[in-house]
Amino acid sequence: MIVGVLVEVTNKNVDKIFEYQVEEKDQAKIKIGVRVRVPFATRILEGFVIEIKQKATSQHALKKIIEVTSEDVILNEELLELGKKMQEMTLSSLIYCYQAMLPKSLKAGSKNSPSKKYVTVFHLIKPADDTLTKKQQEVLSLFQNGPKRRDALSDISLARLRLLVEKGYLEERQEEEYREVFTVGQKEQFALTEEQQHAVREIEQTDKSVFLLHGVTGSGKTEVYIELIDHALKLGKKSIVLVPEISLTPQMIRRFSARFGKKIALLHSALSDGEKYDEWRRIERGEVDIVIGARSAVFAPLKKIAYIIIDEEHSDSYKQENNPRYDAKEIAKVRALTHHAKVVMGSATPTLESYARAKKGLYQLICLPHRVGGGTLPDVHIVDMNQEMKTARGHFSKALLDAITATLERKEQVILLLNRRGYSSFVTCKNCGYVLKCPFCDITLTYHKSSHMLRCHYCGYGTNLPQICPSCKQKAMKDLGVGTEKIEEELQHYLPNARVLRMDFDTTSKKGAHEKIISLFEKKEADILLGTQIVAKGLDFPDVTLVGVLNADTSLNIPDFRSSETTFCLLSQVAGRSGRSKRRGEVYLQTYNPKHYAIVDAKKNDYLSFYQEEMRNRHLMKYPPFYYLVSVKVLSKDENKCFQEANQVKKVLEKYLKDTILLGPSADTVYKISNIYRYRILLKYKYQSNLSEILNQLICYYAKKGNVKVEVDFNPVHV
DNA sequence: AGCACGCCGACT
DNA sequence: GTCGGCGTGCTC
Repeated sequence: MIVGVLVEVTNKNVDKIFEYQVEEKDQAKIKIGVRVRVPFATRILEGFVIEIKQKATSQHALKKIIEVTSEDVILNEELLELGKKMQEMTLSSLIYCYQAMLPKSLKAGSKNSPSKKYVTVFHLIKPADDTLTKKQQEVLSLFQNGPKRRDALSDISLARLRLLVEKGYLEERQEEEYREVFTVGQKEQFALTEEQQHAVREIEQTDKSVFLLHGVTGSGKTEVYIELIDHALKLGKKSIVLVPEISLTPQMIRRFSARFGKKIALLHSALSDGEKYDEWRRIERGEVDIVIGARSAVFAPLKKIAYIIIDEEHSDSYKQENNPRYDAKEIAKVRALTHHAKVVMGSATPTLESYARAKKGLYQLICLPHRVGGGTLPDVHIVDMNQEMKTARGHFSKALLDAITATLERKEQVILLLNRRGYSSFVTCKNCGYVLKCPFCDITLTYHKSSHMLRCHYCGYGTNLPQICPSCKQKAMKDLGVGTEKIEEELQHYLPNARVLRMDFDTTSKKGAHEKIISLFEKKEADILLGTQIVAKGLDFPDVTLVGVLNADTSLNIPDFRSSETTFCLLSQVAGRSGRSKRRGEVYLQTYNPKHYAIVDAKKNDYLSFYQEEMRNRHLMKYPPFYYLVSVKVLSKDENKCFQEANQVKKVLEKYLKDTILLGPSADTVYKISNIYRYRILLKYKYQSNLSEILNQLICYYAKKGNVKVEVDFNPVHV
């Protein structure tokens, strides 16, 4: 017997199948997907068996595998096949792709794969009847809701249970014990609205593979997901629900578990390695109907999938930012195809890419335009900070401060958002808010402290920091930097009686801290929740009637072509936090750009208007969804070499890619990371048949050399 | 990725 | 004369 093995060495030049002989004693254990230990050159390594055959294809003298390390099949055939597709999609090494699919403790290298614990469980296999005693019937009635563990039946003697086993009513089994990762929520009754029912029917009856569910905040997308999943379950089919890491909140888990009970597996970063392993095993053994998790849950080893739900599809968390740089949405589509499943992407503010595809008919567009329970959308006020300069107190306009005071007097709650994205790397005029942009790229210039230069990191254009603002001619150019601490101080000063909770990276980095802050606010032990992006996501507080955004436009200045989209999304989302119950909500957006379409359209809650305006810009500047992007990075410890090779790479690309626009090489956003210099070349194309092949060759070429590395990212989320 | 092999400068 | 620098090439 010969096996094809993929060894766990993550270099492009070893990223192929090596053949080994299997001795008689090991042959019974060999299955596709098992892990083996093999001699490799002068070393001993672990690897996956991905082929079994009788004849070797290689001319080499074959070595023998040393042993089978785990007899459990780790990756099934579907996932092995998916890994190959993923390799083509990302140009990463196959072994990285497979590793990305597995929980950490199943990857090679982590030798201490978690020990399995076994527990005694009794199953009902024949219903009680009158031949039994009262007591025996009573015991069997305990099994109405499914099997029971021995330790949950401690007041019944083992002898009594064993007797029922002997009589054929119960079965005693030893089962793997899993760690408990959540508790089941209270059953809640809900009836779908006409609109939701219609959405469910359309998804079920339309013969398309991808659906875009465009629903305003509070329109009840989750109920639609739950209904779809429930219907599929009745036909014996399972589902995956992907959510951004940040919205895997106890609130949302409660809703799913209330409907589906224990047949749910959860995969998220707060679980320990052991817990992740347990969840993965439960899924793999078919003990789970629904998997809820962040990005990597898209690989959950379920069989017979009906739906892959991607909630908040606009979230950038679905794209992995390190090797393998896969996009969970694309992986979902591939899996959906093999399972004849449907992908349902939901968002109040879909990505332009998805919405454009829906308009083209590639995806089926489904709309939920109304809030459930007739909840009205909040009144949104734009506060022009240019006008407010004189009367503002610290970072608060008079209008916002007054609104906060009034809300607190009514004993209602306030959420304040400090939009920190892209902070202090850009320069703005303190007088008029003017921001310097690249004349060639329509991208905010990035300020480099060390050289006092402003640079475009798309094309490399550079200019000195002007002393005088080109717009208002005042000497007020300044780089910005404000933290939540500062805002908290100001609040204490202007509203000394307000109880403020601060939620940002500092206060939530400890495990459970995030939940603690939320529950304090939920219990109304604070009046104001102040935080960064994190306060905008999916939280539902009925007593919040005022949301204030202190600086709505800072995210407009991120040097990224998606900055308007990011801003629109963020503002739409925070606005949706206000007035979730009967009381009408209010939103204040403080900005220096009161006329910007991302802000105006967020105020009007007008996605379509934003979409059209932004599509015009994307078209003009040749960005997605009109062009595809690829970022090619060249990394080296040697600054000169890095620059030279980056130019060399560009020459090669220019030579072989005829219909592709090449920008750069320019210094990467972060020019040096741990002493490794980075240049980037950006590719824009509509169609390029030989692109993957050329890029793959470049990666392989540099992988051999060692001192220079090339990294490729298809459809990067942050440019 | 590792690890060996191989061909040139300053040391007991 | 040798010890060791890291460029190049290979791993079934």
